[in-house]
Amino acid sequence: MARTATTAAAAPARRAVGRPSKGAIKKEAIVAVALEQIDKVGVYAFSLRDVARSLDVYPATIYWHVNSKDALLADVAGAVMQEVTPPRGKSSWQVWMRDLFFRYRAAVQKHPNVAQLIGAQLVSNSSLRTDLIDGVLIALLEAGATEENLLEAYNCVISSLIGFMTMELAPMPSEEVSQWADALKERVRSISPLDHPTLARYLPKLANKAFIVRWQNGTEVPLDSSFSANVEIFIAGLESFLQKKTRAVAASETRKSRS
Amino acid sequence: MARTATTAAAAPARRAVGRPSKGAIKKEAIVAVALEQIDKVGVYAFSLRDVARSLDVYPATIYWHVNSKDALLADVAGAVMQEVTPPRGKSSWQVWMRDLFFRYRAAVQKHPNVAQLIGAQLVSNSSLRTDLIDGVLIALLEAGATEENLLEAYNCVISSLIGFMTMELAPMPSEEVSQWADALKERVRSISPLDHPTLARYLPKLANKAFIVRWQNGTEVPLDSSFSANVEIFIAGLESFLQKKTRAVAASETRKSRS
DNA sequence: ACCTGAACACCGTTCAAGT
DNA sequence: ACCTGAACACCGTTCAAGT
Repeated sequence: MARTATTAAAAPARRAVGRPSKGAIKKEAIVAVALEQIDKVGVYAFSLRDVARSLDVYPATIYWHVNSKDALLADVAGAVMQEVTPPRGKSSWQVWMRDLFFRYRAAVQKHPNVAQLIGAQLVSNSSLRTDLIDGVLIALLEAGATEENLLEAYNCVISSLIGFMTMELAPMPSEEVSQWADALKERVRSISPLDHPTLARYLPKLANKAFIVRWQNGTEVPLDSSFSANVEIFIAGLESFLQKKTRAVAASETRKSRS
Repeated sequence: MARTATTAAAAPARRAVGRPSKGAIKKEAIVAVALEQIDKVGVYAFSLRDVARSLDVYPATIYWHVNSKDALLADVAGAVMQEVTPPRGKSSWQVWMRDLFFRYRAAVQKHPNVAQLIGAQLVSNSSLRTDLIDGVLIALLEAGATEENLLEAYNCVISSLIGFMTMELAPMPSEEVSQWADALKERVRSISPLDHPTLARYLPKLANKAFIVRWQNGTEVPLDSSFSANVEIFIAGLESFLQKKTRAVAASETRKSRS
């Protein structure tokens, strides 16, 4: 039953080094290997037993270092989130926020399969990147957010930040992508101009570049211009939103929320 | 083993009518049961074998009606997406779009666990709701979109529409939520006012109501005001985005946003 | 056309026991 | 403190065979 693994020869060699530093190292190593695996096979096919195999240990060993598969996934997401928060600079809040969006995109483009982890499963988890939250709040206050609308504005920043990339990098239906792509292409071509004149006219322009009518995701067909548009739309909308609330007070101009 | 199902009485009765439509019926039943299961246990714990058990058939039976687990999940997502697209009315594009957003929210609030399915896994799949795409395109053209920016605007609509709800209804780390919640609460309280004065001041206002710093999701603590803000921010931002491109043409404009 | 029965190759997680 | 070895209770999927 337990056939000696083909990779079994490599592991004892590494163990022969005899480092005592294993404890601290191991946790990081597990997260690193997990990230590697997720990059390779996706979060869906990812398994704890695979990372155990990669490290030449028994599956149970993983459980000494990590509480559960979910906890490990949370750590992986946290690792990718590192360094996305831009440093506080002298720049305007708009510049800082644009920077934030593009940094997040760059980070998650390096590990596309982690995007769905961050977006759909554990946005609100352990890592609790205080620097990110702090930075967003500072930017929003600078933008004129008040006690009444800070919460709403913050939530909109986070969802805009993460929402687009979650969708851009959402995995396509795994198996038989090519045949599925052909079917979708066919459906795109067979839209009746009588029933849907607008659709029939513009769908060719959207094909494989727009959500719902694409057969490759952002790793193969990046949606650069749409992402930029999203950033600009959000910032412009945010300006409008924050000014609307303070419009009544704007005459007296008592807005000095200095901390 | 194969106990006669409680619902088994209904099915043969329908077959006795002599319809060849049994195939079509079963497929719908499978999707219905799958949706039920996902509502109950979540998409993570959802299993094909469970739906087989619910229908009192062997697991292999499911595979006669559906190609794979993924395909079934796609059908479930499609079922929830039904009827979110507002009918074309005489109203302005802003009103139609607001309606679209709130209809989507209502639909997905009825089946919160499906939100992550739609958002992160198979947005661009089989169902291909032509009415949704058509409606969005018509609204955008009415809003002044051109051949140059229609694609970008469309993608931003879809990602804004789906992104927020994906995050609002993202499942919390399953096990031991209460103890995990306490840990998060503790961390929220222990923010150093010296290192992060802004954070320390405003975090209590965000606690359990904001992404990343909440311990209950949208099913328990709905983010109503934040969602509304998101809709208004997006529409305002979209107006700005579309007008920017046509500003050269718009010497005479009357931007009174009637609702 | 539709379903059974059984098998295959996996999972995550737990736990005594070793060192 | 860290890991082994084995077990438990599951999975999704395939496939011959039945009716």
